[in-house]
Amino acid sequence: MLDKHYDPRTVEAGKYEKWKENDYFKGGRDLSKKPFSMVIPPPNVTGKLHLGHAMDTTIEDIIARYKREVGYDVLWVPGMDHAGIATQAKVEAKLRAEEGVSRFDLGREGFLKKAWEWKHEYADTIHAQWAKIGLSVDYSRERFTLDEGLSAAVRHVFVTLYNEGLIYQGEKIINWDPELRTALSNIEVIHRDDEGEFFYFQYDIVGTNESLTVATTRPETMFGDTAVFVNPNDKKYKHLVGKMVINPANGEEIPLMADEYVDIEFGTGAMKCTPAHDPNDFLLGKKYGFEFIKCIDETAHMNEKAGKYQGMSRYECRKALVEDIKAAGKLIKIEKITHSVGHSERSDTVVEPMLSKQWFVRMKPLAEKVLATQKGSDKVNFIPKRFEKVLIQWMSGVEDWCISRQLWWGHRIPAYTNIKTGELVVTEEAMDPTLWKQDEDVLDTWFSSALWPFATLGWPNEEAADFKRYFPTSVLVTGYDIIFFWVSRMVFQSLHFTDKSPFHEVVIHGLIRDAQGRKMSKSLGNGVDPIDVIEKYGVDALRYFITNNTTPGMDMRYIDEKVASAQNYLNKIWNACRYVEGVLGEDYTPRPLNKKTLGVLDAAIVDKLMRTIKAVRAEMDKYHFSQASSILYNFVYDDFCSSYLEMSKVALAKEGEEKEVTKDVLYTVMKDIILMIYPYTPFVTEEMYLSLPAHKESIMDELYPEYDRTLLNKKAVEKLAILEGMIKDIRNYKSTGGMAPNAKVKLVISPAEPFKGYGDYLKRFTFASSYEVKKENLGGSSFLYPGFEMMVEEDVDPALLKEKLLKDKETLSFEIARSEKMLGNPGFVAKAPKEKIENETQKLEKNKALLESVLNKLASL
RNA sequence: GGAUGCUUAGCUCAGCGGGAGAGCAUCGCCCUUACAAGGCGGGGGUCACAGGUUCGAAACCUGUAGCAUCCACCA
Repeated sequence: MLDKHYDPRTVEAGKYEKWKENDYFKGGRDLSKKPFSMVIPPPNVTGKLHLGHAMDTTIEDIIARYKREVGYDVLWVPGMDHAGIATQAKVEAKLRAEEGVSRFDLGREGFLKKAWEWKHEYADTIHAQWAKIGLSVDYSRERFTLDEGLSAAVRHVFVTLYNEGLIYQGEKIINWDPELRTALSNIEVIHRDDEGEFFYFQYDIVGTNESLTVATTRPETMFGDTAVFVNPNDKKYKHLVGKMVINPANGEEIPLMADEYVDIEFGTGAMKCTPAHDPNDFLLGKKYGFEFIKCIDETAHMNEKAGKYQGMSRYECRKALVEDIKAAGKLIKIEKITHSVGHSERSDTVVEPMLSKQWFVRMKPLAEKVLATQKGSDKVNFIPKRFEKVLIQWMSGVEDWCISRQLWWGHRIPAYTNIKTGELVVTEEAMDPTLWKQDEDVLDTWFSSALWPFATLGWPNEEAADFKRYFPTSVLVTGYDIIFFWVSRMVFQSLHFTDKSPFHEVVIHGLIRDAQGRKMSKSLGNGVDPIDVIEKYGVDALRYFITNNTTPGMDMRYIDEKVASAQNYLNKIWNACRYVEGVLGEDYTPRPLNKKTLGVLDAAIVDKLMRTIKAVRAEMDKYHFSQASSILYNFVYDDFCSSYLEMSKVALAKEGEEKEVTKDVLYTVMKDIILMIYPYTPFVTEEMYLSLPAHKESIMDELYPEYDRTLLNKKAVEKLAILEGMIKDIRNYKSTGGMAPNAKVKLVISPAEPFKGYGDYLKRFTFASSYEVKKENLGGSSFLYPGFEMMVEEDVDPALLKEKLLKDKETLSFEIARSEKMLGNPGFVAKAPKEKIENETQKLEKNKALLESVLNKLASL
């Protein structure tokens, strides 16, 4: 027997462990079933999981549990990501704080040992959180992006792409993070509008008295300047092109040149060129064969090229240099501007564009394959559709991917240089370290994540059982913020190496924000820890909240009251179940429903149950979880709890078959409700399920309710609707008349009950002290319904009744007018669907009849 | 400069071609034997604005305004 109050803590205890031990989460338990597979987006081993993870994984868990329930062999692969930069930064910070050492003090090997310790610690935390949330992942298949299998796959991919000419080493302008001291890819740079200054300097022209003005936001890069450019069509400067100008930073002479690239309208129309510290200037430098002069080092300090400014940080240098130029009289003016500045995603420092030798993936051929595939039948389907555009746009304009990182925590690049000859070899084999020196750098974390859906299934061994059975995966769930980082890269790697898209569908969700709609962040301190929420409301309430309040692709706010209301809802179901359980008794044996023995109210609730099953399944299949759960919510609250469950008390008070049938119906409906809510809230539904008679070992042994068309019964539903209408009228009548809801009334019906036992239900729901049926008309003070009337004796206030009749008259007239207008419209009759027209006609007739009796009644009052 | 999304009840949001919905808040009544973490009843919306398509538009199209977000090398 269930306790009176639903207590999440006791309900949740032990269930996860039991499921796990009994292998319910394991894929491949029944190979006769159709496979359905997913991979978890591997969380970073950098810390605790946040609400965003809870949302992402809850959606996946609902899918996994639902698919199992409808009969699939579900494999859901868990795992974690080593998260190169992020983890290394955290480990370094910890070492600094706790031991006062840097990674360089420990050396590569020593540092990696610490990093692995960190990994194990945080993996434990993450495992505990997964358990708490209830994720039904297959632990026997758990992977890590740095494990042996993934590492082998990474090497294989790197070497293959290298041999195909799709990976190359090159010297280009890359985004350099001077704090973490590593290269970054373009998408790891966050562009933000920052306040800055635009400095206008005077450049004297050698051999003339003339000068021109050049504007820059970055004076410190002037030590790397090799030219000044103007537009060849710019009349202001035409006569000066070809002359030398004096760089006011160091007094050096550099040429004034012309190139179409320069925008005449921007700034002064004259632009300084720093080929080693600006991507556009780099291109100009290449075009004109300039020297590439680096004047800023890896820590963003000035080097020897900066002369007396050497050793200053780029900002100190900027300040000092501007002062000096001003003192020399060459500063024209300083303007405030806001301009877009690149920041490192991880360290938030201003990224320094810098010439550097790095490894790159040649993106164009890979991207083209993606674009071609998206036009065919093997395309990846996005839910919602619009996100496909994000992928396509990015792929269309994508630049080569800088994949080398100057870190230690990651997959070391499998490139070796011969110590004697300098020969470069790229190979999967481990080379003799006495002869060959391996590249010091590691790969971008996303390089390994990109292989996740197939490498976790055993690839590159194409004969691996899991790979053969479960690849391509069925669906991927992830946030829109990592379509570039992850989704797109999985797609192109998968297409290149397996010839298939890695998943059929991608379900995109949004971000979870705080109650004010702000992004949750450490600096704002507005983050919500899912574990706190679970402590307070239980994990089922959190899961229900998350999935009932999210629309695919849209951001949502975390609102505490909504989690509370989710818990209330679960408490409601809990109590309904407690009631049903009490009614059934311990010796109840379930019987299948028999259409012939069902009473009118039984048939009506069963009809509604069937429609609910159908609608909920349809929404679940489309991954519209909030739609599905709100359909269910309405059924549970209105149709079951408020209506049928209350009405069942009448039949249960009797003895015999009617009572037994009612028990069967209560059992079936209750069980189906539990089975449908189960994917959302597995813990509480397991508890309720196990309290029902004739249960199996676990709710996970059950199948999803089936829609049975033969159990529909439109007439019963209509009869129920009239009964409910009458109940509502009486309640309303009491309320407006100032009577208490439970005030006693006497009821009379004429000329006959719509079905047997009608009056018992009316009595039960309206606190009637007596009830009778009369053949003759009831006179002035009665309520009217299609085919019969009802009177509340004694307490009736004619004025109130008249008010109600007038209101009825008004609504009916309005409805009739509406119907008549519709049906009188030749366009409607000609073009609307038949069913719609019939419906409308029936309504019109019914309303007309009712209106007539209302008018008669009013006249007789 | 491109692209996308949003604008619906006091608040947070669903709905996205056939009669305006939910949760919370609010007002009134009720400890009725599943549930007071509850029950019953009510109030509250020209669905941003302007055109158009349609028999029919909150929903589709076009434009306008405001607010978000993403992408982009303008020194």
